[in-house]
Order: sequence, then C-alpha cells, then structure tokens
Amino acid sequence: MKIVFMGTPDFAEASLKKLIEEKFDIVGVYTQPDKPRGRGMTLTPSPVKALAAEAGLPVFQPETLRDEAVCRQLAELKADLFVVVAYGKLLPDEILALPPLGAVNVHASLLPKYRGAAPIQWAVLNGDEKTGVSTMYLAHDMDTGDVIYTEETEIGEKETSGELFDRLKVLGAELLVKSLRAIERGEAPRVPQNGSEASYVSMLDKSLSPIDWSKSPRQIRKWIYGLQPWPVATMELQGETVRVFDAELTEHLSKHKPGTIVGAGKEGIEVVCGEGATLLITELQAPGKKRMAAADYLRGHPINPEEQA
RNA sequence: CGCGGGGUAGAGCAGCUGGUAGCUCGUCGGGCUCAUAACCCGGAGGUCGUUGGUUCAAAUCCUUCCCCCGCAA
Repeated sequence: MKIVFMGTPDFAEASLKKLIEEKFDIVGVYTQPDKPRGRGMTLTPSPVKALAAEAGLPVFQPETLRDEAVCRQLAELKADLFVVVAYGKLLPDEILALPPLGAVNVHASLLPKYRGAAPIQWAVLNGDEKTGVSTMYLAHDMDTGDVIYTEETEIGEKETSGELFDRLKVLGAELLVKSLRAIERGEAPRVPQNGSEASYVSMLDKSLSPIDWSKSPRQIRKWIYGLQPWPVATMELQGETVRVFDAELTEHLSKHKPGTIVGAGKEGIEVVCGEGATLLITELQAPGKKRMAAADYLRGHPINPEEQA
C-alpha cells in the first residue's frame, strides 16, 4: 500500500514518525513551504519536513494544490492512500479523488464534536472531562467524513492544552496505524457522523486572553490551562498586562465585585471571581520577564489588597 | 540586519539627568513569646551579563558579543 503523507506541525510529525517506524510504504511527503519563523525571522522548515528529510523521504512543498502541475506530480506518485494530518491546506475534490483507497485524516476530538481548527484547546477551555482522537475519511466538507475509529482519554484537572496536545498526537498516531492496518485488510469501519450533534470550534487568538472574572473559579482556571502554550490568559496588574499560568481554587467567599484583588502574599494573588468565589493566582509572567511564582513577583511589585483592582 | 523589553546579593525589584549600590523576601546569629510564616536587633552575601572606549570618576554615557523574554510568523 503506497502512501502519500501530508502534514506540517509537530502534531503531524508524530504520525509520520509512527508510520516510518511501522515501515509503511511512504512514497511522498507534502508539507507547507518553509516560512520565516521564530525570533529573528529565520527561514525554518516544518517539523514534518525535518523528519521526512532525515528519513530520506521525497518532500514536496507546493504553495497551492490548485495547480495542474502540482496535481499531476501528485498523481504520478500513484499512491493508494493519502494520510492527511494538520496539513494546513484544503484538498480540492480532484485531488481527493486520486487515491483508490481514499484519504485518511487524524482529528483531535471525538467527532462530530469539535470539528474545526482548535479541538484540543476548546476541550480544555470548556472544562470537558474527556476528549480523544478520531480517524476518518476525508470528505468535501471540513471534518465531516466517515469515522473509522475513535479513542477516548480523560483530561487532567490541571492539564494544559500543550500537555494534552502532546498526549493526543501520540494517541492519534497509534490510532492512525490501527486504521491503516484495518484498511489494508479491507476491514476498516466506516461510520457516518451524526451531523445534528456536530459542533465547530474556531482557531484561538489573543482576544481570548483577558480573563473574564465574572466566570467561576474553575472556569477561569480551565481557561488559564486551555490557553497554554498559546495565546496565554492575561490579567491587568497595576497598569501592566501580566500573563497568568497557574492558579488554585479556594474555599473563600468575598463580597467584592469580580476582578477585585483581596489578597496578595506568599500563597499568591487572590482575586474575586463570579458569585463571590475567589481564585488564587500562583504563577505569572510580567512583560519582558520569565514566568515566576506570584510570591516572587510580589517581592518586586508589592500589591496592596485594599486597592480595588 | 523584522520590531520591542530585559540581564544589579539565593529570589523579585529600585538606582541608570555619572562620584565604587539600596529595598522586599530568603538566609545566618541573637532577642521577645505558650507559640508562630508575627515582631525587634544584628550579620553574611554583589568583579552591577561580556568586550573595548569616553571621563579625575560609570551600574549609570558610547561600543562588541552572549543569554533571557514578548510581538510577529
């Protein structure tokens, strides 16, 4: 079974790595063109490209798939199957129609829940207790194809999106292998999604960062974890925007309005949330500084809890 | 040369219109106390990231490089 792999970020890299380890016949790897990234704007290859190059696989980095030459080149690889994992480009129908066995995709949610761009983060942001990965056949519309397999996993109470990401990319890779084996045997399930239960999630952006103190402490804490490693939750502290990384729930109640700072000490910075409950901010990062314990921050930035935040 | 912030005692910061350094916490010793993460007294601890320069004199001005962080992607 000849496979063309399409993917870009490290989530995809995990799957490609697994396919290489399992000795699948990969005849080509498609990934986004190198782009300037990182501090200094140096031209950096995608994780998938780096791995493919290391493994000696032929790499293709077309700017677009809606190009006759690109399409022809892809067809000439005569792949039986495409594996698409976070490639970052939509596959035109004529390309989807190329492989006899179809195109398989790994999606980091329990479809049809959380179709779209940031399923992992939204599972954390919404405080879900479980999520998972799904493999499916690519269809014309985004994340609507028939599901092959799904695998559930619990989300830790203090797990960040980044941590969950690292776990799901491994689960996804394993589920992908399982799915491909099934396809090889001609035994792969094909379960249509129940569209009425579908939900869509958008990409994250910095507008989500400012903490909404009217929410419950747990919701806020999940928000803090869900926005890591990016774009990171923020709060205003004495005129500067600090990034918030960790917090602890408290048993306290306060009559002050949400957002008010009612405590600042070695335990952390205690802030009033919705319905008078409070949350203890324990780890943060000031502009230009590294992340540090709230207690450390307070030594150089004394806060008087009397002042209304 | 993509843009910007920062590197000062173990930690977090101030000082940066030039004259060899200060605050909070921690730490060590002593005191007070039934007791304490409380309070009082005292001490230790810094070649002020690095290189060169300006100057009578630089943490403070200019310069080289290194490292950290954010934006951007």
